[in-house]
Amino acid sequence: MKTIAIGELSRQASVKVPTIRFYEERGLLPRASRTEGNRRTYGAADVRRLRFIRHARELGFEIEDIRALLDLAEQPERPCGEVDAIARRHLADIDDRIARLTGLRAEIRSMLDQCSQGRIRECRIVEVLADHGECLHEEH
Amino acid sequence: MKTIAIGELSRQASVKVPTIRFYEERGLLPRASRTEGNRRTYGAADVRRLRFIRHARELGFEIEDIRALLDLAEQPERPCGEVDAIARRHLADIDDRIARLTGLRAEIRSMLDQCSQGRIRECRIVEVLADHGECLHEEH
DNA sequence: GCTTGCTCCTCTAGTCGCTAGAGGAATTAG
DNA sequence: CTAATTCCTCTAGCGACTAGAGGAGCAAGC
Repeated sequence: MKTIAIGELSRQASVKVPTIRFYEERGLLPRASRTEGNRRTYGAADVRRLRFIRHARELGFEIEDIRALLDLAEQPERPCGEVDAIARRHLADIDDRIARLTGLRAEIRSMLDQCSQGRIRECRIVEVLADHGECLHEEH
Repeated sequence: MKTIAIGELSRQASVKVPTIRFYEERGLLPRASRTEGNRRTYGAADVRRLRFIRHARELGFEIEDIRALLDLAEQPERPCGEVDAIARRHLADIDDRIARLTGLRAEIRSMLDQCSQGRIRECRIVEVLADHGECLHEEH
């Protein structure tokens, strides 16, 4: 069984060394076995698992979700409804965030469009910030 | 001069009490004067300033930007170019975030669309997460 | 005057997902 | 054998709060 050190795992999975230790501490990676000199050793399964984690993080899944996805991935006979549900929740979350940001975008654009590059005294941006009533959004 | 307590300021500006203290500590609000019993007292100007801060936060400006905007708002004769620049930077930031989220959204949607509700063994979601090569995005 | 209950005070720690740095030990290359 | 590199643990920091402990001040009702 060939084993690799944490730096090599870091390179193979494109995850920084301290992040790997952080994932171990958070229980996403099993506690690594150690050499005599107390250094962590890893194998091919760890590379796969860490790549899975990294990819899920890139897609914006949070650590709790990833923990659940990893657990599920280890039970290949179970129906994938739970996996689906996690992804669906995440999609809904992303949609929410896009919607909120799109609203903000419209506000900021509108402020900028109204600003006529004069003095701060008559700057619409400052006025809108100062007086909520002047503003487009109503969500409070 | 009528003064109000922190709880009343909290209600009038819709900002929670600990958050007001936090803003004071971060220098967005001046250090409040105190009663004999060491309680903070506020006036109308504080209500206006805090509402400005809250509104800017709702629009997603970060505290450093708000600090700058508050400074600028106090110099009404200056040209509003700097105000504009801050808002413009913020707009660009929001656009970035929307773009990234839109990319993620497409990924997640595509995974979900490919999942045929079978077992985890053949779940496309798990497969895509496990193998980066299967994935749409290329940004790494 | 006294108690009850609310508001306020300070201080610390927790959230999320890392990242950075200190200070030291182990390994590897030359 | 030494120098460079990699690794170890531990602590603290980011942003913008939020939550809670433990205690003091204050207004209203009896």
